[in-house]
Amino acid sequence: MSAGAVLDLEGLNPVQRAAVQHDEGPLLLLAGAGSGKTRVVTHRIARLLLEGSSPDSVLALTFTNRAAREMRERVFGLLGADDLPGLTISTFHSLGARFLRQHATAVGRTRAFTIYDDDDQTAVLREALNDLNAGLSAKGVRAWRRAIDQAKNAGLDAREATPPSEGALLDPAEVGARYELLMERADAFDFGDLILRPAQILTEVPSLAESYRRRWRWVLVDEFQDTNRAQYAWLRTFAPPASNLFVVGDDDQSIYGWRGAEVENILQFPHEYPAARVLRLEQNYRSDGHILQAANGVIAHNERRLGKDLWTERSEGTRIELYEGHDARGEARWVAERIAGLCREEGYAPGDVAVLMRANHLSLDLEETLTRAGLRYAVVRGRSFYDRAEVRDALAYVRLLVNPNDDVAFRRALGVPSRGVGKTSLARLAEFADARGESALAAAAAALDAAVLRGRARSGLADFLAALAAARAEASSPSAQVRGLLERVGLMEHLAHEDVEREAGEGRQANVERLLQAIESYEQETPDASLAGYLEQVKLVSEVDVAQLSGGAVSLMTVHAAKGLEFPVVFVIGLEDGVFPNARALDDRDGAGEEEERRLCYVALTRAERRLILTRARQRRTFGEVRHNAPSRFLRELPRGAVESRYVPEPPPAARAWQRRASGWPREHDPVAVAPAPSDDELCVDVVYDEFGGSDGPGFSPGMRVWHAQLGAGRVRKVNPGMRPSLTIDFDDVGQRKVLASFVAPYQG
DNA sequence: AAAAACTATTTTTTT
DNA sequence: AATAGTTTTT
Repeated sequence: MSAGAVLDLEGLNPVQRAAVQHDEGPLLLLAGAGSGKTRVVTHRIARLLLEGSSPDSVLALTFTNRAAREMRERVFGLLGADDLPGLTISTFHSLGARFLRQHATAVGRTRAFTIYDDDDQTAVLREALNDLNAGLSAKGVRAWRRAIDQAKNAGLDAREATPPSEGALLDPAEVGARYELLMERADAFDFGDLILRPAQILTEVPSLAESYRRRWRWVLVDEFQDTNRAQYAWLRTFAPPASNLFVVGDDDQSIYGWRGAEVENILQFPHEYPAARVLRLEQNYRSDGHILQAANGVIAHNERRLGKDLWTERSEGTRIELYEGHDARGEARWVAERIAGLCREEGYAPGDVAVLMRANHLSLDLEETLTRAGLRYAVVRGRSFYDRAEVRDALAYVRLLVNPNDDVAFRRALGVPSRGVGKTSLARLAEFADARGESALAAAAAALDAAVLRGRARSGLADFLAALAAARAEASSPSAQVRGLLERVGLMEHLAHEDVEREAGEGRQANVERLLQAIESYEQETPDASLAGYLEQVKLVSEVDVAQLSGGAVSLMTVHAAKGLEFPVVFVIGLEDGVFPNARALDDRDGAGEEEERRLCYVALTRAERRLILTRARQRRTFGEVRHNAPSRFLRELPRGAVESRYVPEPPPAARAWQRRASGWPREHDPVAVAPAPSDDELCVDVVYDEFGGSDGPGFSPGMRVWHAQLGAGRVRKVNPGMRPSLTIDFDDVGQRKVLASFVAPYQG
């Protein structure tokens, strides 16, 4: 290491410094949000290297590629280095993929194996289930996919999966075996394999584990609360209790339980690693006082936690703002205006602002209003681009170039553009290939000889094979090879044709062109560029990882995607029961669901530095149906002192009804009378609490007998709370109707 | 076998 | 509301 660099530890607090300077033996660092844990990890790595440890001996594992990249850059910055060959800072999955490329043959794969994502996995499983004569509904197949995924996350084999209720009659051993056979034939690994297989290999070959153990003298794991059992098992093979394992985490920020993350890993760490030293970072350097109070207040409602309270030396700052829109559009309109106002009047820039939400689709209305308001925004979505049908089609061709046994890609590519090879021909081909124990493409030439197919199907397949062979023979750069193949098979032409037909299309051809350009720029940026390398990047690196945040645009993203980030101004939208907390998550895992949703809310709130603004809509369209959601229960948990004492809810859209009438629209649903907007005086903090922290309706509950003056007697099916609560009632005479609760009275008899 | 018509399902979060 | 998947028609 360059002897010149000196690490400055003066800027660190005593606990941070202790963690950086911790010597040998395991250490658990419980680091609250904004407590400077990345600083600690990067300083520690820098310190180790400065004191003479070889970069080879350091392994840092993160959860996302974004975190890995940030960590790497900060270490380089501290050391004034451009590169540190041998230093491994990587995600679990990237490391797993790298490991498996080296040991592929031990598990029946080649070095060129393909990584299958959820959709690919589902396609394989559909095949597997069909082969077992157990054709299931799409839902059933997906349920099995989840079951296998969960098994692998828990460190089990696919054969040990717990059958989902949709396909409970099937034997998991059979399903799992068939699935794994097809995966092996396709030379593919799923995401779970990237963790599970390395763990299995290292467990079976202790000498190999030993060599890694010797190499990685210093192992650091970030976001330890999000590791699953398989990751933990893998970790233990090369970082056993006696090693220098340094884990950092926060049980309050565990938000991946649905993916198999085990908070237990962090809770049990002191027992599993008895020699472990435990340090806590509780001083927050990110958020103003009110924001921190709000976050602490909400998370305090969780019972299963180690318990910690963040504190700050910062001033209390501005109180948290609340807004209630009439519907999602009203909410969006206000948010856009508020962002514009903060930029105009308080010196914030759009790039300082993030809008966080529970689910991706909640951004739709906002995107529209932001555009209209002339505010630049960037939606940080998981992997939207690569999920487009046409991009996946094009990628299928790329995949076949890299791995000819990739059966999922084969089926996909063969079908687009259509070549006269339909369902029946495909089934025949699959049967033929299966009998030979080969992948479809490997058996295709023989199938042509054996005249398995006739007529158009036969010539279509022959053309397809010829195009692939020609592309392979082409000795050009990877991107040129792909371009050539796509031209040869007429995909571009096909898409151009489709674009014309669809008129209002978003340019499918243009999207594939973008893909080709992405491959080209990958080629230019990467030293040993290969299509295989590109594909791995596509699978493992999401848009979230590469998003240029604060590039001057408002960031729109899910709370999950926002983890680890911070912004001067944070909006959290859609704070309604059923949305955030998400209804499905709530009945998950007996009660654990609500606590995880609350942790998610905690993560959202703690992203904010200076301003925190929470919004909800009284009604929202979901699945094409208007729903009146109660305010999020988390709003009720905000400490009053931290919340702005006044808020002005959006008045009901009386104006719109009037306009409709004026323009001659039918007036069937015009409200007869509309409540006036409440005056400011009515909106002191107590009202905020009643309205926001919402009543659950005026004493009605499902099952209750009620009376309506016009419609007669009935039974309450559903209570729809809100500003003007309504009830869905099964009337004895007229069937199900939705009526305002104020017109209904409880009724005996 | 392909296109058109119909239907069921979705929006929970992601490596 | 939009779409992916399924069935029917050509």
